[in-house]
Amino acid sequence: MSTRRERLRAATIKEIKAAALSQIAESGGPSLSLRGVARDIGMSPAGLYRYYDGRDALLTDLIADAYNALADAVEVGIESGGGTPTDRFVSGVREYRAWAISYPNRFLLIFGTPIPGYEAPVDGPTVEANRRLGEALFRSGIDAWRTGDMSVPRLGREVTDGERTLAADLDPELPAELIPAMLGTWAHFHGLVTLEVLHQYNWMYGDDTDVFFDGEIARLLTSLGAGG
Amino acid sequence: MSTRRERLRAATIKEIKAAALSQIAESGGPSLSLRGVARDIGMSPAGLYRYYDGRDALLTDLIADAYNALADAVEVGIESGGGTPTDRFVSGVREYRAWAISYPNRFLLIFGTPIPGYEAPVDGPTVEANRRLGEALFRSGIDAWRTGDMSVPRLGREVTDGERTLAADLDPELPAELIPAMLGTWAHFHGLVTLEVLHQYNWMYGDDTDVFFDGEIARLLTSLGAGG
DNA sequence: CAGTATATGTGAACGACGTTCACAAAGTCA
DNA sequence: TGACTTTGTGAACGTCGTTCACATATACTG
Repeated sequence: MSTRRERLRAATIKEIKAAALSQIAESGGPSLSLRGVARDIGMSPAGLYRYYDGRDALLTDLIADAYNALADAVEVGIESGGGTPTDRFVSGVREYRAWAISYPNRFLLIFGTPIPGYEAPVDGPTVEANRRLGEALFRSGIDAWRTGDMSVPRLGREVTDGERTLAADLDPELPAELIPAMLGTWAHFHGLVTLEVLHQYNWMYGDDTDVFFDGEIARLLTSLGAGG
Repeated sequence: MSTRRERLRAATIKEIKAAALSQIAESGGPSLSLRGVARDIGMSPAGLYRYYDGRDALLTDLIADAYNALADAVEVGIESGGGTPTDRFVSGVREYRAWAISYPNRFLLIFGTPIPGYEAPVDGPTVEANRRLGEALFRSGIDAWRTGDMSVPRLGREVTDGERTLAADLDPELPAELIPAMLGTWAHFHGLVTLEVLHQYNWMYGDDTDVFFDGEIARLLTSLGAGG
């Protein structure tokens, strides 16, 4: 049950976030201005400090939101990906990209230049959302391995202790070599998405980057040993 | 030949850049302050406007410098990579990573969140440096293909016009499928480097990310059809 | 109900920032 | 020497994040 004040407070926070989000969508995270959102919602700048400790606190909250939104999108993509585990994995990756392109400035909030002086608190909401995202991708990867759609890579080195314990923690039968393979796969499509968000392919593909991305997904799958 | 004034001017610009660079190395690009560099070099803030049109102009210059420094590092890495073309390519990639880790804030200047409101001018110094970087990597990739160390990937789609013309432009015999493969390879190790710079592997590898990166390079090579 | 604590909002102020402008000093060249 | 250009200054403007004393609205307690 919620008192009147609590409802008002929640509504105000929602309003603040909405104003901040529209500012960010418009001109990027770095130019988010507290006085600007105060103006937008018709409040004095000082009043915002009853809701957030300052600009950085507001940004931190928005970063956590963005992280969660991305994780949500990927989870939905995986769940609704139909067919084989590999299909679901690919669907998750596609949602990763789609979300990043839909909200480039929020994506850069997460994976762009960190805000100066900020260190994500351990057990804070951002690392929790990060964990969610990783877990979703790892789960679908493990499923793909279970069906034999993902082959165990030759590492050319020893498996580290951390890799071994994480693998054992995720699934007792999981070969530890799949841990770096999945991390590297994330890095692969993350790189594709990042460079696309930063318009680094425009000189080659203009605004038609879909073809390129689809082809790269196919290449990525074959490199994982998947039939595609 | 250079007059006295020109030498002084060049020295001042150098001093400004050095102060700005040390500020950026310390606390990142976003917190670069014109008044700060003015203080550092013992000049009034307004005086800086005789050398740069403003903060954005200074940043733009530093971005171009960073781009060129990265391209230099990669070129040197490729040239001194010894042995086979694949070895040279790998050496270039390693320099890419080494530079990014040595100068994380400058790396983020290039590939992090763009500064608000800034659009890189066509035929400006940044796109020129970008071209240099791409050319160096493409050249080594082409060499690797020439020796048969890089196999032509199955794309699963038609080659685009842009890919075909660029391939023909680079080398008349070059299969156009290698264009997206090389772009995607760049994205792959760029993703690895980006996530490392953003400390996204620390939870798994702590400060010992070398093992992971080396293994990923091996995986990347096998996926390109290289013997390693 | 009255009265007290708590939550919410305000306006003024501070210091830092980027930027502009009128003006002074120094260098260059006839 | 004198005209002209380059370099540098100090003061000012508007914006920003943030703090603080203060006022008002809401909630809780006897």
